[in-house]
Amino acid sequence: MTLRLTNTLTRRSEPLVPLVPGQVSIYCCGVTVYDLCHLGHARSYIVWDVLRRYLIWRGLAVTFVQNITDIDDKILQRATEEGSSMEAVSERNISAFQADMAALGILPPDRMPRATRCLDGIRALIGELEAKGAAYSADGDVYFAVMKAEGYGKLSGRDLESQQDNASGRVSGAQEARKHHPFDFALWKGAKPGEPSFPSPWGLGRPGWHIECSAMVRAELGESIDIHLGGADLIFPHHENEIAQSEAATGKPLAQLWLHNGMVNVGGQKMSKSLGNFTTIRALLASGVSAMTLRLFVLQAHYRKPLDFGPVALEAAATGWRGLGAALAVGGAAAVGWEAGPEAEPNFEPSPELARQRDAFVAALDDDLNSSSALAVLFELARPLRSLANRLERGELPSPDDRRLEDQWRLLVELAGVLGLKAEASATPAAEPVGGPSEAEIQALIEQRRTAKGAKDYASADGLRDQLRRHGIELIDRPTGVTDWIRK
RNA sequence: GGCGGCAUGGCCAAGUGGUAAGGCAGAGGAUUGCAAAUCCUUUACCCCCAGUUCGAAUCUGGGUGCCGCCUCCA
Repeated sequence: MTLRLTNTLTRRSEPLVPLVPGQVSIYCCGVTVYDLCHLGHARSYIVWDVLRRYLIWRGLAVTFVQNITDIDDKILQRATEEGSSMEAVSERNISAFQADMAALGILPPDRMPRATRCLDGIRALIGELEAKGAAYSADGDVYFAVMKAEGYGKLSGRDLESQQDNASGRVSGAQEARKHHPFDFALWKGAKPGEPSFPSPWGLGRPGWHIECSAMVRAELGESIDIHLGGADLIFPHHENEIAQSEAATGKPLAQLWLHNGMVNVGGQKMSKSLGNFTTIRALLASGVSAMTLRLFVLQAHYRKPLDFGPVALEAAATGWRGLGAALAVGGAAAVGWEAGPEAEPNFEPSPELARQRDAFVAALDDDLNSSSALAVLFELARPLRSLANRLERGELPSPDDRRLEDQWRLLVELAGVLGLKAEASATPAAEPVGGPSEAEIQALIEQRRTAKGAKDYASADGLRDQLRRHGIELIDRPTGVTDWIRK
């Protein structure tokens, strides 16, 4: 079996056959750092994180490059609004981006080039395109000539002829008027007064959006790479233009496989900054949703399909994760004290049944990264382990039969790790609201209730429990006689 | 208008020709003084119509509905 992925370029599922056997070069379109990242970004990067982890797990040497666009109109606009500089806005959001990705358990890219630090490559590429007649300059701007590009539109299925009528309606303004064709796009934008700018053979200015990716791919990974990643909203025009630029310059295919993730929707509509219906990653995490819950939420759907975000779906994921997390954590319980081997090198020979589950997991991911099916395997592996976790919680000791679950647990930990799912160190109850009863008060009430229960005065006991419940405190009577509590 | 995608149980979601994974919710059971939590069991003929086939959720044609892209966007 080999991994097959749906290639946007051909609209078909194709096997991954690395250009260099054993190695996979991946370029992932990153963020424009004008603001905080939201769940749309989270989904995209979680999904690609799983792709990367899976390839590594399968023994491939992956080089993962993800860019940062740190020069762009929106960053400039933000800087103007807040009276700071483009650098200040960029730096702040890059830090936030990295912190958010780390909080989500996403592996950092091997290299993370920034547009402002790749200007030599960008200028060189524009120069080549101009020399080849693929680009033209006009009043300090440089544009790419789409009519001269072989196969323009092949990624997005667009045909220049049939688009023209529609597009012509948009030609307006000075910049549009300079273009030879409405679909021509800027490689270099001449600086307007007061804007940050960089020197170039065409005068002071800054790079267009698309050109940085073409330049970075070439600088970091070479003229042709294995996989190019991004959100489905980047197919046109961004990736279409990247292909046009790179292939006009090199004459070689930019990437073998183009993968695009579906959008996160809210109430059936795409989550986006412009619609204002977004939730930032940090706001969600701060609200008490764990990174693992979010990951489970994302991976329960296939990566190419739209994913509807809402409180109900999120709650379902949280409940699901509670079970899976409990199974993952059971091996570390003092009573069993199992140890997981290193994620990347399984150190055990699975039984035929476990081997079957493992194969099912692999087959699922091999089939265009079907994480939903892969999760089904995880839940099945987890079931007896959850049962064990529950028995341990009730104070039972593991039976000799439970020893047989050790391998199952190891397999679960290993496979869950491929999806980036890991037991959390501890379920930290969020530091809590002011105004509620203090811990000592709670303990005192629990003690009162214990006494009432001892006297079989259940009316009083239940009254005390209800009283605490009104403060969001849930009591849990353990079989051992101890009463624990949690804030809900 | 052009291009692309999607429609599966109460909700989410796999499944691309051989008789419907998994999660959440619900129901029944175990446990509990009662709860909570937990564990076990259990719940579908797959948007509509026509066709191909021994056989279709899965293929073909038509219809209906929804979404994305065509401007910055993960």
